Amino acid sequence: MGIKDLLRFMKPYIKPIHIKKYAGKRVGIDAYSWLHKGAYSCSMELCLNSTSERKLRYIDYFMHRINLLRHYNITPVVVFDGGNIPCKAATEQERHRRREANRDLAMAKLKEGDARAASELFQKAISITPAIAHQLIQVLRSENIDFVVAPYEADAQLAYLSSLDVEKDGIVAVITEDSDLITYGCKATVFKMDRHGNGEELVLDNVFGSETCTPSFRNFDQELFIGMCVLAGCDFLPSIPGIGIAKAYSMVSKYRNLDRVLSVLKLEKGSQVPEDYSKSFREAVAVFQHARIYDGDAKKLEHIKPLPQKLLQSIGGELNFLGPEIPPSIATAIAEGRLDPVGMEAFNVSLSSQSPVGKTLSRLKKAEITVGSREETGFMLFTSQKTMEKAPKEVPVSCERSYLNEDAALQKLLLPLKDHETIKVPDDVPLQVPNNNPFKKRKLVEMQLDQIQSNSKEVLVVTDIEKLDVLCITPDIILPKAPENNNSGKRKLHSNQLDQRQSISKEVSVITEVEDTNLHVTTESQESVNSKPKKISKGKARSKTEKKKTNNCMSSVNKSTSILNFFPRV
DNA sequence: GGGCCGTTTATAT
DNA sequence: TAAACGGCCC
Repeated sequence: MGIKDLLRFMKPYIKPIHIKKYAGKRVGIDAYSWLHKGAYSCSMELCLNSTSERKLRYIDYFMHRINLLRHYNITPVVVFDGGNIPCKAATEQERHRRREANRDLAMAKLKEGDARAASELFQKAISITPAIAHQLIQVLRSENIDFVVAPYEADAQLAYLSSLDVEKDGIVAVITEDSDLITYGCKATVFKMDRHGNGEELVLDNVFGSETCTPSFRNFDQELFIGMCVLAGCDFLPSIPGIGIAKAYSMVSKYRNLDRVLSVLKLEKGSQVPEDYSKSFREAVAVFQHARIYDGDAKKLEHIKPLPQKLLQSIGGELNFLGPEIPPSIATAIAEGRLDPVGMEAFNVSLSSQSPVGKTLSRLKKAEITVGSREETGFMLFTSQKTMEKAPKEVPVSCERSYLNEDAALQKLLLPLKDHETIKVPDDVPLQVPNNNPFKKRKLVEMQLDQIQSNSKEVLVVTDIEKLDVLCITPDIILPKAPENNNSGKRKLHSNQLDQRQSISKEVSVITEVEDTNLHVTTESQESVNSKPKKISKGKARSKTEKKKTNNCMSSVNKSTSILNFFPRV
């Protein structure tokens, strides 16, 4: 990942630091790098879609580091990757292929009973899916941590944030493992940050400003630097054989002009230079200069640096290599973590792509626990079990996303149920495109749910009365009744309870009370539900903040929040 | 000798 | 995934 050997090459500019240096400042985090590291501790569980608690250990890992930053009074801003840009498709496909191969090998070893070999292979098979990222997003939301999902590359988004002033919610540095950040022009980048906050920092001004340090970049500008990086080989374009970072540097510093470097290269390397190398090279350079990013102020897509008219003309106005344009409403939904940037579907909590075939009800526990509350939209929909029984499919790398039908995507956002596979949504349910008024959105969903309810007996509606969040799930999914006289401690599902609950699967359950980590569930007849769910008085008085915490309740989160205590906020 | 390239190893707990 | 190491070529 990133630019081949760039970090090694830039070593003279990289200095050890401790992140407390950034106390009182906003610091960006490349979510992918911590997600990937965190996933090592539970790679098998993630690959096998295990139902165990272990599967969520990557969240503990991530939150531990977030809390380390907060301990030093640093404001973390977590940035997630969005969709893939076309010129990265080859790289992504190759990674995908290797992961699949490793997963198959791991499964084979597992069958043989060689657990150690299997887990080693699973580690090479981990893929950070949008669903995994979304699990974390829900925790970040509940912890009030700033985050944004980039339309495409997180690196570009982070570099953009680093270019903003502090008053405009800019960041002063980025924590990552990816050398691309330097190429994108990030002002200060911290690599290899460990659990104590020690890391290695590169400050871009030192690179272009140093009089003495070698290799010298005094006569470089950002374009030349990017050119050097692309020549050395990046995710968007492999290098020409025989050209590494050192050759790239010496050529660029000798000719000081990328066109001249290209012609010299063709002269020297002849047939080793692919036919379309110049074009691909120009595009790769343009991605680093003008990548699409999300402008949180304007709430729409922008370029990290505006495209000069000259460049627009030279590439014939064809900008699809930067990834397709995305309309503002969709871009915002993606940025705010409400829409899967790859699958272009609303995130339907943890059920969608993670549920294994023939899952147990305890899976639901986790799913329902991670629901939390949706502050902005005030509602959340579950998909049905039938959808989830399908094997989770990896979304293939696609270069041809179309956003022509913005309405359709927004409708998906509102109602992420696949009607033919799940509950019977009558054809004549009017699906209007909502505006951005969350209240109207809620109204619309309630309307849809009413329709669904009256047309299908198999629908189970769960209402959290306190927040008026409406959850819609199928009758196969039964919420566990909390053990009585047990208001403290972690809620655990007991298999016998599950069986009992399963046997009354045709009944309709209404959550009437959420208390601590226990869900109190009552069952009622269809008629009484259709009339109106009734409110049950609270067992004990709780403060508003406590209630809020409870509504966000998720065992994993509770676990994560407990880690907060390791690093009390200064 | 410098630098490219393929292979090995640690990653987390 | 990327850093580190060692072999090999120009």
